Amino acid sequence: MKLRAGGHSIEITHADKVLFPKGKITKEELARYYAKVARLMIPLIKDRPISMKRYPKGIKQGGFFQKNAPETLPSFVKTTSVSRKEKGAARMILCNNVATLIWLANQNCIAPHIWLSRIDKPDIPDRLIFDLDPPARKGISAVIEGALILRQFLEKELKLKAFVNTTGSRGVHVMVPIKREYGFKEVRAFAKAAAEELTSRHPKLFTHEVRKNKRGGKIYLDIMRNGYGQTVVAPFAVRPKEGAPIALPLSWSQLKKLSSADAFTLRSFSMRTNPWAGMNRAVHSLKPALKNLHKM
DNA sequence: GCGGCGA
DNA sequence: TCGCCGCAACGCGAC
DNA sequence: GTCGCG
Ligand SMILES: [Mn+2]
Ligand SMILES: [Mn+2]
Repeated sequence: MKLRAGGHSIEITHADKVLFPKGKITKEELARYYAKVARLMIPLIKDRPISMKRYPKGIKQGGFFQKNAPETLPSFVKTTSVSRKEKGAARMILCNNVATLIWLANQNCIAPHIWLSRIDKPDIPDRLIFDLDPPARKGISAVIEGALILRQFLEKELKLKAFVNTTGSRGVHVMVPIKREYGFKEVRAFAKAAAEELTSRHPKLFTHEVRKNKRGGKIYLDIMRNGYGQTVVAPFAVRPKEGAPIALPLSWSQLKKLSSADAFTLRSFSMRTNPWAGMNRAVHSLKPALKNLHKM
């Protein structure tokens, strides 16, 4: 079958192939979901290199990350050349239009992952992420509490603006749009200092220990995604888990009412206003934040 | 999903 | 002509 | 240098 979108017709092969056994969610349903969310999703992922997390045989069989763009692509799929530093260059896909998003679904790309920088300044991130990873047996309420504390800290004390999304797994992501004036190393150092300050204030809630067996049942404040060439799951992406949970942007008041981190799915999603719509205009400089953080 | 490669 | 295979990579800190 | 981590 074919899907028509953005002035293109995209072939969906094996449309009835079941990618998510529970609930028999097919490739066609995945493609239609992405067609539906494209208007909200594209502005948030435009001009960022993507890695594809693909599952040609469904989520029960393993999947793989694909970073390099295939040699031959439809003309509507845009690509960019990125430096791999010492190891030359690589061509990567940009998901800049709805047709590309649907084409990715046909490639069995369940979850696009994006860079935290844009192609015109790949070394300079315009987003900073805090990844809140709770231990296996910790309720959602602690994660919500942690995210709200982090938000309060970022916005009230560091004068930044914070956005939150579910991950479709157990934790949440807190995303901070930043002015493009520092490289990844400096931004990560800032994130680390912030994570350490929060851990010292709330030692029973947070940890920044990389080692799992040293986390003591606390929420891991993971800042290591803030690096060159690192990726994070795209907002609105579907996760390769039974039920097809999605990484859904929420308002802070929606977060307070969240019942579980995988509460929203490809099927339960309904069109609404985008809580992240203002992200691209909510950019703040890290400069005053750095100054304030240093005084603590 | 698809190209490459060894049989 | 087939079946099989690969399809990312980075940085930090602990050892 | 290698391993755990995501
Ligand atoms: Mn996480
Ligand atoms: Mn993490």
